[in-house]
Amino acid sequence: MALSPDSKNRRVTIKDVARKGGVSTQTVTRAINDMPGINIRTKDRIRKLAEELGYTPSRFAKGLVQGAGSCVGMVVPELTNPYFHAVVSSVVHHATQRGWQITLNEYPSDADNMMLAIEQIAAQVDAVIGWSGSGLAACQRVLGRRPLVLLDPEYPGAAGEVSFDYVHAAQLTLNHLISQGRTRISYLDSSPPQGLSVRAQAFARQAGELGLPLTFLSAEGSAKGARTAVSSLTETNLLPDALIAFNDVTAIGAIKALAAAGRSVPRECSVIGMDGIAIGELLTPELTTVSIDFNEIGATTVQLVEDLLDGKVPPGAMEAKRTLKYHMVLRQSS
Amino acid sequence: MALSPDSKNRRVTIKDVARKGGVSTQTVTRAINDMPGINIRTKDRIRKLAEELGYTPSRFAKGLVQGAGSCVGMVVPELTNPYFHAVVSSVVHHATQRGWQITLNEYPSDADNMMLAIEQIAAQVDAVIGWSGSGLAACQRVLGRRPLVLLDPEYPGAAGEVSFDYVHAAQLTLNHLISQGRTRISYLDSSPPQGLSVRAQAFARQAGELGLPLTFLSAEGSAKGARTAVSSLTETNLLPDALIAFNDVTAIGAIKALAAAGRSVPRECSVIGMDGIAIGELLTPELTTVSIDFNEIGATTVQLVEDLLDGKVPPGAMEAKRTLKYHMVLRQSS
DNA sequence: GTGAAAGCGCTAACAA
DNA sequence: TTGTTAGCGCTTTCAC
Repeated sequence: MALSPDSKNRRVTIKDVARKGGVSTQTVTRAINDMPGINIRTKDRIRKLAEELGYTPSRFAKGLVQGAGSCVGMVVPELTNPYFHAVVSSVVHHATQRGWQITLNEYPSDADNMMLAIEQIAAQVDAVIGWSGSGLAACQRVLGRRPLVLLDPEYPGAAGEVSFDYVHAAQLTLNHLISQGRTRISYLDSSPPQGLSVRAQAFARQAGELGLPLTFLSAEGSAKGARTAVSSLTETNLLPDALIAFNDVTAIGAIKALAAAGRSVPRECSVIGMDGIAIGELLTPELTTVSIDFNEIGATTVQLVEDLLDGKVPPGAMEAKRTLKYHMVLRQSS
Repeated sequence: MALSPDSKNRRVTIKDVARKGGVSTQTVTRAINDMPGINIRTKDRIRKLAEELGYTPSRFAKGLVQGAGSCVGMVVPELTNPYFHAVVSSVVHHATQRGWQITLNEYPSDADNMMLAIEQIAAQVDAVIGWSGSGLAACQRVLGRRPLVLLDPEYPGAAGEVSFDYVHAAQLTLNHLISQGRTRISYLDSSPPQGLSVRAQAFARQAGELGLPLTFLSAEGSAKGARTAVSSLTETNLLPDALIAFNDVTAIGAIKALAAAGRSVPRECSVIGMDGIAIGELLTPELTTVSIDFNEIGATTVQLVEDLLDGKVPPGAMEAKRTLKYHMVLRQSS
């Protein structure tokens, strides 16, 4: 019943158990960890005693002596977003196979304060995986030697980077839309602080090369935001005949808005998402999307962290920059 | 450049830095941790040296001396399922506010081996949150004193339990369907190993009390599984006029199947999901569902873990069993 | 401003 | 079978 022998709620240590049991700490270790070389009766007695006293081995002491698998912090802007979720799942999957731990942290994406989240976990992790806008240098400073691997980085400079080939994605989508005979194409982006985002620029460039006019819309980066933005568009005569959304969630919002306005998708307006999250398939109409292989994201990211941790790849080196390609998934919405 | 001073890849410790810097380990600590009482020039010099040597403080040694927030393992059967994802998000959210760490682990749900996942992390966590069918006793044994909190437990016996009030959910859904004049209602469950699942039993009982015939269907617990099951149903004349799915993902699969068979939802067949995951709103038709408050799940679970860890609530006690209620979210599918 | 000593809680190696 | 010693890497006194 009692949680600790003294009234102070000091942690119960192996010594407490040893003392109360009239044995050495060594014997307690042997009992607790099922090690050989201990009388079964002593073992039972000590285990029972430990249980009574409420003894739990300190993970720190244990780790200090025996070591442990790597522990990687994952710092995510919006955990409720299915895209981030898909990446987390994949990373966890691959990390688990290596016996690593992934510790998850969330920060409000509006406040761009990945830093605060990193500060919170820095002391207890060996590396950090995150997404980031600004404040990169400060984050690396907090982490010291521990590598920071950024996914879809906006600015260069992290120890490791996993990027997406937006130029290739633009080729895939634009060529597809051209083949469909679409002429008034818009790219629907989340509102960047200023100018065009990296991905929007890739689309702009690619459209330029194809001699295709491409307009840009911006919406708050959620289904609701896209819905609002596209709704107001449907009231005008300026509705494009194809919409490329910067992610699937936004594409879904756009489709909802078009449906609500009685516009047929894809007949009147083709909609293409980006990401390839699982729910795209469950929608009506099913979502056409340029998809990234989430399993590959996890595999690549975890491998990169491992290489960095092992010193096989120096932080910031060319080999620490890895790029993933999209592929087209044709379904109903385009 | 060099990762470690010796050719052995032994970890670089504070002593190495101290020795190479011709100072004591204290001075290194002060430099690294920005502590007062150190000459600024010494600090710079040591920091630079530490950087060169590739020194990173051991999280174990640091934790041992200074302590750290709790670390809770979360062990999930299918991370790709949006339901589990929503719960994880909420738990992480509430845990982060307390300065805790959540470390995520996945295990293949078919192999019901939560145990293996727990064994992998047991030594490095203070508590575990999970879902479980069987093997509960073995899991608790591995964890020793560390509390195991089960969500939606099938069998009692964990240190803490967060359950869902299926009877109440059954009342809500059945009454709603009765008010709609539905008479041929089916409950679509995932296939349990034998007999009816706990939740199905609650629905059976409630239907009995209302004098309502309720039939049971079972499908593999995924959208695809539900789709297959309902598809084969639409070919018969036995199609019910209302379908209650044990979760939203399954409901979505059912809706897809009905749409594909040209059956109108909700006119010909009403569909109600359970969970209230976010995408329900984005579907066409939008999903009617008995919803659980995910924020509440996280808040309740984390609070329970805290109470258990603090010893405020003894493991297995009545106060360690908490039950959450559903609420009806009426949208288009019913 | 700096260093020496002690100790956090545990386990590996060696004695008894 | 059991106990003793030493040490993991760090920080906290406290002395200089």
